[in-house]
Amino acid sequence: MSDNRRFTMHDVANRAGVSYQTVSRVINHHPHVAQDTRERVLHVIAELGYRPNRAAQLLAGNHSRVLGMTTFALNQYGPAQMVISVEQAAREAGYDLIFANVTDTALESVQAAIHHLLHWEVDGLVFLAPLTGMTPEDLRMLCGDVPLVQIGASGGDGASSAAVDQAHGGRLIAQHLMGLGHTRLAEIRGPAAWVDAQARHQSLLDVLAEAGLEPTASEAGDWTPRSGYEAARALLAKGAAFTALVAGNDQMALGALRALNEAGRRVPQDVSLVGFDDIPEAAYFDPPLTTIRQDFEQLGRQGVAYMIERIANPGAAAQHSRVLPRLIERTSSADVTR
Amino acid sequence: MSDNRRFTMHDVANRAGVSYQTVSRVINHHPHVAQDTRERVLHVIAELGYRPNRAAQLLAGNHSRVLGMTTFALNQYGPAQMVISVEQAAREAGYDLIFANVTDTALESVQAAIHHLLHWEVDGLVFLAPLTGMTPEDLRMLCGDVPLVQIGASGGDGASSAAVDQAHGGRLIAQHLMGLGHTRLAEIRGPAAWVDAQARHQSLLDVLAEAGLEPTASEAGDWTPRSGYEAARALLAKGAAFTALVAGNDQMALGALRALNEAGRRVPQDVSLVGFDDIPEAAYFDPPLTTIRQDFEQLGRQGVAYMIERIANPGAAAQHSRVLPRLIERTSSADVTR
DNA sequence: ATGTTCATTGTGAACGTTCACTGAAAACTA
DNA sequence: TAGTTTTCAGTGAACGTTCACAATGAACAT
Repeated sequence: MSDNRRFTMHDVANRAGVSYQTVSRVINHHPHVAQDTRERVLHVIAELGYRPNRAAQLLAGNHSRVLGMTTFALNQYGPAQMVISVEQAAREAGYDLIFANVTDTALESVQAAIHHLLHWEVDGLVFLAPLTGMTPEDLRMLCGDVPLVQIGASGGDGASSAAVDQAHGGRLIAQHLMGLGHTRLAEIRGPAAWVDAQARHQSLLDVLAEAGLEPTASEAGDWTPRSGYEAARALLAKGAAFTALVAGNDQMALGALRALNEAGRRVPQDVSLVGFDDIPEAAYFDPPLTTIRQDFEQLGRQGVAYMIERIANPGAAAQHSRVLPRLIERTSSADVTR
Repeated sequence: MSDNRRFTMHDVANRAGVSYQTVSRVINHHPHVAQDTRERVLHVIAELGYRPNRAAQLLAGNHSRVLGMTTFALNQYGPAQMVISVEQAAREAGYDLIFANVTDTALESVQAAIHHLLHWEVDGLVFLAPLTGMTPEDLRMLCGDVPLVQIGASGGDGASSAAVDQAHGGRLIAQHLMGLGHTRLAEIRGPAAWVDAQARHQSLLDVLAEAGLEPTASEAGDWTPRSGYEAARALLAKGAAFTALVAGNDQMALGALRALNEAGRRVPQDVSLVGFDDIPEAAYFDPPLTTIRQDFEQLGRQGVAYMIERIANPGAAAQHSRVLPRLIERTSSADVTR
């Protein structure tokens, strides 16, 4: 902590010739402060460059204007985008945001992160940890009665949530490919521990089943290009006969693309390839990748909006929104040729 | 804030039959606490699930065990990696980390972020905003005497720094390409406002100049694949004659790759292409991209280490480390053929 | 014995805010 | 006019910690 003592409320109060309480009122936009008094105080605040001490506010008040957010797998496109959009939305709503990173998939890691945030006396908790095996009920238990919003995964009764309708995404892909005449689809799934991966996988299965089909073959990856590459090689090695390949995200699609190339399978002539996410790179793959775009911006905004509502009105029921993803059709998918 | 009142130090003290001060001492690992007293207190702490209130600690203490970090362009690979590694290193050192995102390149934006962090009474400030136009002296002014560490950009006397030796990276690339016989190099630079982009550009110029060469042509992009695509098209449209193309990062290299393909210029037969960053995707481009790998992990770790040192020993001189990047040779670069 | 040090514990005050009251003046109401 | 409400401002006490200092007793040297 630095020597350069910051000004306190009392300094401002003295200079403005009012009591510290009045300064507090001005800061917190209380009504019942005379117009000229307010202006005088505001003027002194600007003059001194005074800004309230967050720690003291937090300690004394019964609301903190701080939101806590768990983060996870920030090196992944989706999570990173959500963090960015939540931070932006929170800032705009006048809330500070503090983060606690969840390092691994173990429950204790999630628990540690949440406890950590709780010790900051946050007004609300934005939960981003798109893993299965953590029910909304578990979360509620951990959080006590702190308002809770889940982002990127569906919530239960206890928590509001904003998520992408992954099932819809899977359906879009299945319908797109079947519409092109494909009946033999292979799949590179994301890690089983991720709800998104599960949802995409399941919806693909469902839609295929409705048409009396099932995937020719399926491998799991870990979201990385490398795992996509290896999964595709495994599929090829098994001799799986497929005319279309669905990857759980764009990065794995890239890896698969390379494996297909090496095996002499041309995309899209021999195999149609689709991904998930629409990362900025996807349009520049060779060929440009057909994929599913998800509006993470919207997710963050919606989640924070729910949070503000819950804080203002703790009794209200949880709200849930499902953002519909969009199919971005590029040239990695085409009519089946045989 | 929730109703579920957390336990306080006094609760622990009562249960353990000691004074609150003793509890405080146990928490802060003070010496001069009897072994059995310590154990008794620790036991009660565990039993009650007590964790100290951060706000109170922050307010009362003259150190906060909190580090502030400015963030910028989190959707970029480099910045995101640095945030991840700093958060990890800070956590391991027992420090909490709070972030303030810098939204645009304006000085006021940086200033706002720093002020914001200062109001949290942080023990130190990790500065990540790899933009030019912000001298270390400016920073010092803004921060008062709070220990300051710059990451990803070189610092001055006032602040320690951990950065990648970008000039070395540029040199590696230039030497690699000249070693392959290339003499006509074109370049797609990063945005001028970024120090990294500048440094890479300048070192390329320098090394070429030493060999009596200069770039055939040069365009600027904004790090996105799209901008790389457009820059490459611009180079081709100008009729620039080059056998090697240096991109400021891997994503722009990807865009350029696509533009070259569309123009019928094969990589590496007609044009050697090199990037910067070694993003996970780079190895799966077609062809796999020759690029420069930077150890961001190391950067974060080193930066936080400097920070800890500075906090412990405020008088000490600033330290600087330059991490040497490495050339990752893949197949996008080859002997010049004509 | 007697002072001197050292390990161990406790006490009161601070940190900078907000909250719950209280009071005075001004503005309505009857 | 008197009573009532409303606006505005101030006072004292929290919030949960750490800090500076004081106090106790044991160990040690003299």
